[in-house]
Amino acid sequence: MADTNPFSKYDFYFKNLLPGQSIDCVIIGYDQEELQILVLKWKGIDTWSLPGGFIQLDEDMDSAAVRILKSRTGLDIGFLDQFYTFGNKDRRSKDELIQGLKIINMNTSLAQWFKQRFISTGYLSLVDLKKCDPKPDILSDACEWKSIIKLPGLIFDHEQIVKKALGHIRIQLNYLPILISLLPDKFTMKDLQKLYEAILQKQLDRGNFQKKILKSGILIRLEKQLLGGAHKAPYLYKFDVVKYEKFLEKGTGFIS
Amino acid sequence: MADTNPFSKYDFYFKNLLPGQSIDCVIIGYDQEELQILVLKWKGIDTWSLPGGFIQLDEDMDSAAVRILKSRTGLDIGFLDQFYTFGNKDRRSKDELIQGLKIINMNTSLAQWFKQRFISTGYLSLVDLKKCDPKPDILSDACEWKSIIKLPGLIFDHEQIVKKALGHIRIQLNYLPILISLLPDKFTMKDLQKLYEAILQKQLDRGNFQKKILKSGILIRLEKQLLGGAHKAPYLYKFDVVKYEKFLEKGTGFIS
DNA sequence: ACAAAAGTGTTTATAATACACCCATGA
DNA sequence: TCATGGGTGTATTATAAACACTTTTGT
Repeated sequence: MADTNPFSKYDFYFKNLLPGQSIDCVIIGYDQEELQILVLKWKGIDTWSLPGGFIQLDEDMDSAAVRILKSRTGLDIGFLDQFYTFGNKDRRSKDELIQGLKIINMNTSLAQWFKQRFISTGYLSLVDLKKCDPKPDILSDACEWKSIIKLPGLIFDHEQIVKKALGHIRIQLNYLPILISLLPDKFTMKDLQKLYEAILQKQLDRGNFQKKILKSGILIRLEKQLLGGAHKAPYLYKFDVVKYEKFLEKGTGFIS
Repeated sequence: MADTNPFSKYDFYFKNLLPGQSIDCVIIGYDQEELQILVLKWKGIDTWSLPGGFIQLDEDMDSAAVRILKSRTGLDIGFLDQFYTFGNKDRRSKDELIQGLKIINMNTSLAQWFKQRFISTGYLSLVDLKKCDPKPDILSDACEWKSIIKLPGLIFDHEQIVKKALGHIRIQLNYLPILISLLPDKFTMKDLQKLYEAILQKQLDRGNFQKKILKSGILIRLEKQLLGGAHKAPYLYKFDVVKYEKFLEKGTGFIS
């Protein structure tokens, strides 16, 4: 008799995973002057979640996060940082879980897998979304960027995970210019400022911002941008990796 | 036939735990002008480890951390904060594990339990060590405070966990005066300054420190200390909880 | 010529730093 | 009365904030 369950081919894969432990990734990009988050739509229903995955029996947790990031975005690595572990016993609502799993034949061992209690570790990734090629996973039929200011409702505690990730960015921001990884290789000062404003949710003074960034020495000024509007052409900048390393050693603050 | 294994009475208890997931606590106190860490000595051998434990099937991870803290120190709660999750596959060295477990009859299910791969979440706790009553757990025969500057070698990746915890304190320190939880209810300004210096590993200017702390308004000045040396008696201070709450809302920095 | 955006400069306010001064106390 | 540690004050420097001035460019 033919196996009609589309998931049973994954059974072997799931036997090779650490039970009870998952990873959720908050993958953040920047477009249209707003932060964008990569989210998945579950198959068949209007339920959205963060990209996630599990840890193989012989795999470091960090390696699993890198693998999951790559499988959703195609990216080898950008900024990836563990920020918190979520361990409430009821964090995965039973009702939402059953609704989400109705697409799956409930008799499979796969459904049993998903009905476990999971403790989930959150990883924050900042990426240049133009370099990403979003791909859904086996439970989802869409993988899309959504603006952080009009994010759809997320399953389980995933909204809380996003909130914690955003708090983590803001703290890190005072120490590291991590936002560079959200921008393309060349960018204008205005691009960088708008990005900081999107993160900090407040306006920054243009002149002071420019001076502070330039004084830090982490940017290299390039040629002026050719295409332009009816105004003075802005310089393009790129990131000075060597200066940045030195900057880190000092451990001083940055923009607040 | 009598059961001669002293651990078999715990078998039921271990069946009630989430597999693969552990908690390690970095419990920090302050004495002799140095930070002190609570560590356990394994039964029968000269191996030291952080206090740790596991999560019950129906228990939130944070609750488990509170329970573990209480069972080692007797304290209901002070400052307790999750700081990182350690998930390397080889984080618990096989050799060290076997040596540590030789006290246990290897045929017991308990030994099997400990031989799993564990992902461990670290919790940082800051306590007034004079209020603690350290108690060993079932695997250890001593539970002691050790100065951070002459800590014994620790098992597994526990030294790395301590290092990460100390980094976490230093970052938090810029935002919150969390160190108050390390001191007794009443303390002098010098006590507080010495504590900050122990954490930050650098000297602070006495006058400026005093002004900065007083300006923040989180301390209430009490009567002068009676017992003293051949000099002006210092004021005692206590923590102003109400002002502290307001201080938190502003989210501004503190001492650096 | 003008509006718009970019780059730079100036002024003011605030905070950090270094250190000086005086006070209280017990030997 | 003198050494010691405690509390406060002051001058200096560094940083942040507000905003003004000038330049470039397409229309």
